[in-house]
Amino acid sequence: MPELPEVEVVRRGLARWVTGRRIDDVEVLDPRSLRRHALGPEDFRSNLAGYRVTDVVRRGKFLWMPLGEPSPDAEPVNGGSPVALMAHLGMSGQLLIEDPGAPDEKHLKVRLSLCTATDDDGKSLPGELRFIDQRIFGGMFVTSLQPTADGKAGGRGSSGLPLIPREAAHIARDPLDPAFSFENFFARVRVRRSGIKRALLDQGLISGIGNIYADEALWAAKLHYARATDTLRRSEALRLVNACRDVMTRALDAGGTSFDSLYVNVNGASGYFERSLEAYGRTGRPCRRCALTGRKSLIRRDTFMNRSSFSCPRCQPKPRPRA
DNA sequence: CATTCGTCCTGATAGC
DNA sequence: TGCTATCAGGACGAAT
Repeated sequence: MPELPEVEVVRRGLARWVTGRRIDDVEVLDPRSLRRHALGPEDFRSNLAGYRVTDVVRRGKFLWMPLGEPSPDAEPVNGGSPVALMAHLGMSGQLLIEDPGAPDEKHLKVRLSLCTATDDDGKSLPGELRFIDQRIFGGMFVTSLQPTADGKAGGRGSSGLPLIPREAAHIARDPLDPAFSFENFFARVRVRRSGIKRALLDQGLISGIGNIYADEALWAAKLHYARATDTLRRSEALRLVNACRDVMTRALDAGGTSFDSLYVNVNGASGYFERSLEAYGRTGRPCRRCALTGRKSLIRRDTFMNRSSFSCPRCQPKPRPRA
């Protein structure tokens, strides 16, 4: 389940292996992965073939690769209306860099053939970028980038504003982004009438957090998932945001969280943060924090928002029903 | 208007 | 053995 750390691991891999390379050919094996590309697979192909990947940018869980003219030194395409290849991994999406000879994966959806290239040691780089997706919640599409008034990061337009695909313009900054504003987040949380986990999962409020890291951050901050947003104290919100930062930073350092082969980096390797999870998936096992003080409580699993929520009954007590 | 819910998907696994 | 039910969940449009 790719969340911020997993998507960022993929972004870094792509930046290393794909930046500067030209897309020579595009093969769409399953058009369902192009659902968000309204004009269809052939249009998708013609928008990519011949263009060069100039960068790899992330906003929340969205990734995009701005495209430049075939020549690396040429002016930007479309004179100020640049185009990008967007990707979202959804539940089970993978972006893999592979040799063309590697056997097709069972759920291979899109194959991008890249121009030949060599690394610093003169060794040739793998020639394909593949999009694989078992559950098809993810996808790819080509879109234009537009200047969006929202801090920094990402490519810059002539206006000095960051260039963001329209489809990601509503996505908030993530808590690891230098442009993330805690004051803005706290102000928006306080006026909501909802539960704190709902707020954490709302990508328009704070991005990059999914079910796993939401539960981990709530556990670390000792907050119950249903805690009313309009009663949240400033200190609690700060504790929570810092917990998000801490858990996602550690997960990033570990290469992400993998439960199986569904999440892998661009080279197919799994991360190993799963062993560090304190709440997610630990139903019936002891809360390690309580155990440290000699108390015993077992992680519970509740159904909430049509998904699982894991928490400690002792250090994350259920809040009183709102007045 | 803000908030919540249903839907899209496939495969692993449990239970009978 | 082979069937069905359940679970996993990000994002978005629909419903409340």
